[in-house]
Amino acid sequence: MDKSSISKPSLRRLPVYLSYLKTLPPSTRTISATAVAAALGLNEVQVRKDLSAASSSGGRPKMGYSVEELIADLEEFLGYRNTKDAILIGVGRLGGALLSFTGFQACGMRIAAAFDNDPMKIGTCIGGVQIHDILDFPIVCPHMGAHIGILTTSPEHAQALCDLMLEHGILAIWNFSTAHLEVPDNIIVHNENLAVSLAMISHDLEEMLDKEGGKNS
Amino acid sequence: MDKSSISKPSLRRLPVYLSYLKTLPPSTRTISATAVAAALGLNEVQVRKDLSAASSSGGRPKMGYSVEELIADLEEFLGYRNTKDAILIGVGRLGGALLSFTGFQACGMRIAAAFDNDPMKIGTCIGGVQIHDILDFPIVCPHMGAHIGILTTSPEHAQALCDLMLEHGILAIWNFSTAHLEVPDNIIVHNENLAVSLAMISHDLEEMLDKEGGKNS
DNA sequence: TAGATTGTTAATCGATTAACAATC
DNA sequence: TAGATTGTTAATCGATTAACAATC
Repeated sequence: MDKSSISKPSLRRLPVYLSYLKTLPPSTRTISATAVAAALGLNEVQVRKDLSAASSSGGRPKMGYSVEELIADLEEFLGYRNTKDAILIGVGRLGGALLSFTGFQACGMRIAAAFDNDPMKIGTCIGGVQIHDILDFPIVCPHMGAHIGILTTSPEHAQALCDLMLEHGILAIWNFSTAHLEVPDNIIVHNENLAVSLAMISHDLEEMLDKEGGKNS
Repeated sequence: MDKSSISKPSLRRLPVYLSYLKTLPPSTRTISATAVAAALGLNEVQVRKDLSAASSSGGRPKMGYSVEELIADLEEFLGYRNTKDAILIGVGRLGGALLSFTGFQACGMRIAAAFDNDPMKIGTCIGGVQIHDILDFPIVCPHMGAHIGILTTSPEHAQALCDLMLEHGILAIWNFSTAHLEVPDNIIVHNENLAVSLAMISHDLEEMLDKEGGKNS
């Protein structure tokens, strides 16, 4: 139950377990770590360690875990049950997609306001979120009580807008721009870098094609 | 230069180095691993190891690395210089954002075609990419010579559409849906799960707020 | 009881970091 | 030459996996 002691790789897997558990038919009352591991292609001891770190209820020998309890424990542990307010800067295509994405609610995040500098967008709503003039940020943001700032702008403006957010109460930046952000020690930055993901895929693909090619020669 | 021997964490950092190097003013001819490490908040030995794994040219004592050569080597290693064709299924907000994202080109990926089942979208273009009827997938896809399939649909249809892609020559799936995909051993799946990222942020944030709270009591 | 399953303790594996020799 | 910097070899650290005892 000590949330700070969980390892980073372990924490990454918890939402995966949660979404898998939610796909199970409601008739499935209990599930074993063995079954979860097999379904997701993971080591079963790893699954058990992960679950025991996140779940207070624990499982029972021979029976496994109560699916309902496990879902509740994971949601609780991951903080899905208390709402975290966020603001978003940069309502381009990606920003717009995030604003209209309904899945964040299930994770306990609500985007309270969005900001842009395009007069065509200012004053309109996407996904129920109002788009404000970025110039009004210092006035509007503090009212939102938001700690998370979602940055979906071009890399050129990323650092300046990051600084602006930090000046007005934002503590964690979810950075969708490719820019590297310079922040004080106590500020959280999470980079969502599509180029990194793409590099992983290309690399694996190239390796696979090389291997296949090698086979035939 | 042996691309298969690089570690996964190391590979993840390469695109970060690359984008940092590209932000440097053109007057910067050389740069030391020490400087890169300091700028990105990494260990300098780690940076040196990463660079020596990816760069054939290497650096020179006292001088550092040639920025130009390093950029070229990284682009070469990451496969940014040979075009990889991809197709995309599911032209919702996110799919549309990816179609209009111009940054993929710099990474050597081109989205050759998109597919959806919405008659309003079929026949139109986004970001220069034509949107086809998903029913035509078996006819259209093989002509594209694409190995990468980008999946931006709702989780319910993800597995079926994944299977469809694999039947028509796709070897790597970039999965933006929350569904866990079941695929044969030789197929690459890369999951882009926003819930995972959000969980990391909420967790770090909660930990930080707890710590701050503890200080004051 | 026997067997499936849990949770923990120990062993292995891989990545990071530290120490050091080489070089311009 | 002296010092900054590279690249490598050795030590540390953390995560995964294997072995095992506990339990329903």
